Amino acid sequence: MGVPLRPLLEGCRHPVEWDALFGVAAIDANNALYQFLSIIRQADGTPLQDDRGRVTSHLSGLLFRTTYFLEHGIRPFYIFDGTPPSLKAKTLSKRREIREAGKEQWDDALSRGDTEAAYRAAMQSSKVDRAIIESGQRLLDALGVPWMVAPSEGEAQSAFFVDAGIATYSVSQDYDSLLFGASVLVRNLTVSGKRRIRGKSVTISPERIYLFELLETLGITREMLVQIAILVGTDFNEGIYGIGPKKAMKIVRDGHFHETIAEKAPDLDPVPIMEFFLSPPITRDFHPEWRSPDSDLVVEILCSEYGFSTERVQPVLNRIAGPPKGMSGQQRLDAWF
DNA sequence: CTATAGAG
DNA sequence: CTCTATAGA
Repeated sequence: MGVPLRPLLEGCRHPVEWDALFGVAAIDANNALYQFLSIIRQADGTPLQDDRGRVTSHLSGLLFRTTYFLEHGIRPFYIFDGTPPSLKAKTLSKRREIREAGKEQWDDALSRGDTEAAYRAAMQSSKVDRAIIESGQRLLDALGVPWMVAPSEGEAQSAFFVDAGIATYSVSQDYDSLLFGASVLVRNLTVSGKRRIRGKSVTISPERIYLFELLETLGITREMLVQIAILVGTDFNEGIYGIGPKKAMKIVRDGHFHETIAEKAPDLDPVPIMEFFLSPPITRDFHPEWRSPDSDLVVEILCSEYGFSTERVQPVLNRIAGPPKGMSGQQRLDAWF
């Protein structure tokens, strides 16, 4: 979900080429898995799955995108969500309701023969569950790509990595990492540059957002940005009815944040939310390390275990694996390991 | 989402 | 080469 701040980002979303994104990418793992899971489906909404019915959509997505990162000189580093703060309980139960409604609508649409509605409902029914997460982590291990589980929100941990210089930028479709203080956020980091929106294929390109520029453009501080977010709604509180990004910005600039909350949402205590964004739980003692991919293990997992075809997996591995030992010549990705 | 084939 | 359709598991 994330925070609806898009309208405030005009002029601060800079198109960026893949080749300009060298460095370490701190990737919001749950966000990435969710995207794969919701989008990689057949026309009727059925996800990719092996012969035992285990979902594999996310493994396909992870494999190809991670490979693409590596090929472009980007070192991917996946950050998973840890224990959600209790502030997030309402959002989580709301998401659960949406998923359950999605499941029912999916069945309905299928029985009506409406495949487009079925696909949309299936997307809504997506859940990044334990099995999805653990299989994804296992694939990353085999690919030699580091990952870690944040103490709390992954985007908060990503923001720390960026600001500590451990990562070059944060990767997510959501804007939350900006609120957590990430100085650089990259969105739309997909391989194809296309996305299906309401059935139509739309071209999208990677965009980079600098927090300092955003704040400077809006003439506000990060604290004020968080105040704006609280007014329009975050994962930790509902937005105030009738207040969108634009009104929120005026309120905050005029110094009427607390007064507005007292007046329009007296039950909302913004202090713990503010504190959570400004100094979230993070760990400082994790340092990512990259290894060469273990091609045999990747094939073992994807082909033997999940029924992927070797013809699809092997070429991908050949592109990211270093040349066989003893062979001279072109060094490939070894340069980074 | 990504890869691949086929069409333009 | 770019675009569109479709399979993948």
